Amino acid sequence: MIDLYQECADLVNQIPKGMVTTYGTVAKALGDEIAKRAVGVMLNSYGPPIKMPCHRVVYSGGGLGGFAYGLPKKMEMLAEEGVFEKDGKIADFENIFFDKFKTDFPLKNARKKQLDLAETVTLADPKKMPDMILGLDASYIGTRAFGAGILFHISDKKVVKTFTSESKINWPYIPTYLGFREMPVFKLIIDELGRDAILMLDGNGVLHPFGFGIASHIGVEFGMPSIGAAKSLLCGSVGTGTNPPVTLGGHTIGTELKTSPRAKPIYISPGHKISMASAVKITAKISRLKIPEPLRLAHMEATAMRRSAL
DNA sequence: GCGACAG
DNA sequence: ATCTTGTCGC
Ligand SMILES: [Mg+2]
Repeated sequence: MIDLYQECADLVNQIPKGMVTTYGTVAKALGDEIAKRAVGVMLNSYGPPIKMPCHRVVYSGGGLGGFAYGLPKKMEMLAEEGVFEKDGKIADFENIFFDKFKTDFPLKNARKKQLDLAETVTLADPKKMPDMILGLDASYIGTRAFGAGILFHISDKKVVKTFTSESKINWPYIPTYLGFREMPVFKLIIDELGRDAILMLDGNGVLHPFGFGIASHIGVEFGMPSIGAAKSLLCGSVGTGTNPPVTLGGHTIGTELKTSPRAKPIYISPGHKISMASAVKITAKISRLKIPEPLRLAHMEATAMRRSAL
């Protein structure tokens, strides 16, 4: 997949001296305004030394925004280019606002890919349901990703194998595009821990505005059954009763599951090659605390690996 | 200050 | 996701 950090850098380099743009405008040039916070995250990762005019990106309200070297430095750099601020706002903002980016909108392509691949998702149970779950999770230090996989036997409720690996990611976290960020982190782990398992991801399956959350993404990519288990609700509304359905546009796309008496519920959805009923049943079976055991352990492993990597 | 969109 | 000590309750 494309390097979004590079795409963002290429855009920022187009902002002329003496002009400014906003985080949201850069995000729109990337192809989706939802990435505006991610633009800030990416700008903050360039350097030191900063090789592009990050100081020319400001808040849409005219405020200065943030800067890795401190706001006084940002103000000074802008002043050198004839851009000034008064009362904490960019002066003459409307007239020095730049948005004529040359771009091929990479996020629009990514969205199209999601929509195309979503067509290939099947929610029928496999002929032979694996008795193994492969829980996957990741922890981060900037663009360094620490991934962990826990191979967990469903009937025995026992860990069979554990595997961790470090990799570099080239996508920031962008809501509804999570699969693109974590895909490379899990590839090595899935290849190592084998293919006869149901994948379980920390995030959603079809419980997604475009029916293609990370569990669907990873499931389709590897042609394996997958389940998504999210700690909070991404979209849709929750129904009533025990294990209430999560619906969106009249369709049931997930299930709210109370895995532990006092804890907040989690949100289960099939990712690929599995039914909603099986996804919920299996998740309930392998849950002792709030987070399903394979995911809870994968999270702990990934966190431990990150802490030992300092 | 409110609202707030997985990780 | 990350930044982070102690404390309360079961
Ligand atoms: Mg995670």
